[in-house]
Amino acid sequence: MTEDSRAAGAPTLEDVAKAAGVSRATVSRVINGVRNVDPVIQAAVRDAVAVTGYTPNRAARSLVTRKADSIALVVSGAGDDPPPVAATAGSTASAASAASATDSAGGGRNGGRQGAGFDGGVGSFMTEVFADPFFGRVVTGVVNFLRPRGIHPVLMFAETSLARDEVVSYLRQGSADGALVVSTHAEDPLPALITDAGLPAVLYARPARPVRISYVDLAHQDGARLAAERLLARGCRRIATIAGPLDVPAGQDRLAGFRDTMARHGHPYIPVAGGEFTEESGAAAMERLLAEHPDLDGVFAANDLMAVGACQVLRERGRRVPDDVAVIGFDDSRAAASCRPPLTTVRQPVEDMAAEMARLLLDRLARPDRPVTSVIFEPTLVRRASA
Amino acid sequence: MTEDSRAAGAPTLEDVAKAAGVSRATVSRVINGVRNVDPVIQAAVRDAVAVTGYTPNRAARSLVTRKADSIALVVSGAGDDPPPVAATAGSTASAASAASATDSAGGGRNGGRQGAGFDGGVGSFMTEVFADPFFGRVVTGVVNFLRPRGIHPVLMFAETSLARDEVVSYLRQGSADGALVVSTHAEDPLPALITDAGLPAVLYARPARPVRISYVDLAHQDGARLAAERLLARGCRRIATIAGPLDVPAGQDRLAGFRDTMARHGHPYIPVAGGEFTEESGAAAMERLLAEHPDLDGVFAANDLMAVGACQVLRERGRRVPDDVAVIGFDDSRAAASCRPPLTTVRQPVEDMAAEMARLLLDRLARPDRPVTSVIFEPTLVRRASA
DNA sequence: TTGAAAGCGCTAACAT
DNA sequence: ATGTTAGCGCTTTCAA
Repeated sequence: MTEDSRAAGAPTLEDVAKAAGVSRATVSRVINGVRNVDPVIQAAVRDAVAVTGYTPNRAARSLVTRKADSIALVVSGAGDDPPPVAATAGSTASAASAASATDSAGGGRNGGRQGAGFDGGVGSFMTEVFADPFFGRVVTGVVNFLRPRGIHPVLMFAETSLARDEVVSYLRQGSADGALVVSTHAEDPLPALITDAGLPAVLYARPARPVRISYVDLAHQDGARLAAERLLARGCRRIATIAGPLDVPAGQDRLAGFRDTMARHGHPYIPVAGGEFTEESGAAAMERLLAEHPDLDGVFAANDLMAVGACQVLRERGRRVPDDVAVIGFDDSRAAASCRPPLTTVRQPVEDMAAEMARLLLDRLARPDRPVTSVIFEPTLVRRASA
Repeated sequence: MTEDSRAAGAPTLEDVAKAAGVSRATVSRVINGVRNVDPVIQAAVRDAVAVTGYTPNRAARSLVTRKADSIALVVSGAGDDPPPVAATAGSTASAASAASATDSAGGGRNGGRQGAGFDGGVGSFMTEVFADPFFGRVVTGVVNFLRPRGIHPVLMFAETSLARDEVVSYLRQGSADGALVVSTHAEDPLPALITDAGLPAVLYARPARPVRISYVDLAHQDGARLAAERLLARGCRRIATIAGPLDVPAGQDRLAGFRDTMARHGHPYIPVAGGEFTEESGAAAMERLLAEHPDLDGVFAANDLMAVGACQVLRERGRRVPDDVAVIGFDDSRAAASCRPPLTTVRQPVEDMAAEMARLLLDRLARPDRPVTSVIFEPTLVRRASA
């Protein structure tokens, strides 16, 4: 009963109007929940809608409302060259190098076709992105907020100059009303491109160079303070830290916050080893730290992945965690909970932050006049076994 | 020069036509690359486009062409209840239980707002999805194929009956021209819902109950055969297997293929322990196997995650891999390469298969009359250290 | 080869 | 409270 008219073109407002014995406008009002419609007529219209199996045509609606009811979720990289070890605000590509995914043909058997020919070039950026727990959390938060509002994100990757232009043009076409941008690199040119084009967007994490654009971020320094205080409260006295990349704000802030707090508590000089937010780099940093300071009793790693690497090295070197050396991570990603021992860590509420990003964007779309706003979230300490 | 007209409404075909001194129709022809346009006029039009900063309005175009130039990428679950341990064609949620992500408020500081309020209910399904390397590979393959064609996937999750209806209605509205569906559960009702509505879709993996719909799949039995032959060729004689869930075709086929090959080579009775495609279940299965058959010298696990779990147990029980016990996995996911020792495994070319899915859908959209086609890919053996 | 004109399905004044 | 009407920006016959 609802499908019969499909073949001869989907039912339109006109069809419904005819069936209900009213005008198109009235049907439109009912469908869009505009007041001033007689309850009786409303019922009649709803019946007609059911009978005809009517579904509003989105293109037609968008054409007149001038909104797509759609937003883009953009994962953005750096330059045109293969992106260097990527670095997100508080998370990044995991250690797993992952098969390059370029081999294996897969001869089509049934359909008599060949494999679609996967080109590994584009894949590597995406492989890195998906290897990190961070991305999934962002999507979770965004979808969670958007779905109840009937909108679904369009997934885009912008790791090359061409891809960035495509994002801008996608938005300019009105295919999406705005963009949620997650940058994996400090010098990402995309935010500027978007705002220069006068398009609405919200970023995850403050951009490295100032751009007049809304963003959501974490009070990284406060998080580092939490970690420092926990280590101190635990009685640790020979404390070191594994820092993240210092060209990204999150890396800088976590280090600065940690140092400040330690200094304030009488520890002005803290051994620092640099890492790249990966498990491997965390392990390597831990090795260096241990070589120079064999008597360490506490370590703060600027993210969980590095903390996991550190824990492995500590165990291999015969240190018990947390008895001999306490370890604190950052992010509270999946890696923290599955670490042996489970990681005490500074929680970054990525899902909430991502949802807030979506909310800021929708707010902005609703009232474009209002000034850009950003929101900074407070981290919390999650106590598990490692400290 | 390209931005000036934005404020007063984006430039339209009319504007370009005026600037070029031709008609709208001609501009349209040039833009859509229709032949029969004087080269001189073509140039003039292109100039006018550049000068005005024109971008075609997608809604207007869609309205007349009746295509959205967009497709939905749907990750589909099972019923309305919290999905049971999910199971994909050859992959599934990893062992990591992941923080429930419901705590931590994150008081807005800058914008004076509260956190967006993440509701953990919807998140758990997505958390499982992202914990699995499989999903990222699918997205990689799909985006890789679609992006050069100017189309970007809309990401949707369909783990409840409501969400499934939304997917169908999204498609019916013409918001997307078709769907790429990845099911995480055998009894998924979505494929039937979609085809019943007469909407174009392609599935990853053959549906558990027959539905008249295109899909892409792997010759799982052949893959299992490859694993069996490798174990035999290596000289293993006391061989067991860790099977996946038997309610999903991939689980069944991998077990059947392995058994058949072993039987054909004179090993009619193979010890089997059941797993759930997770690392933990793989470890548990290995324990059981070892308890009953301490003299095992070869194991085939129906996916990499379980193989990783098995390797861990073997090491803990003092068996060297591969010297004492050879291990073969399935999928060639990230987990395989990062396993200690690196896993010999049966490769499922997920990226290629996902790209082929997209290709099948686009083909179908281009010529709706043509019959549904499916493509079965051949697995290959990837030899690493574990066997 | 180009232009004129119709119309895709919908919303939003404006009239009633 | 409801109907009439005028487009939104584009593609596409149909004429010229």
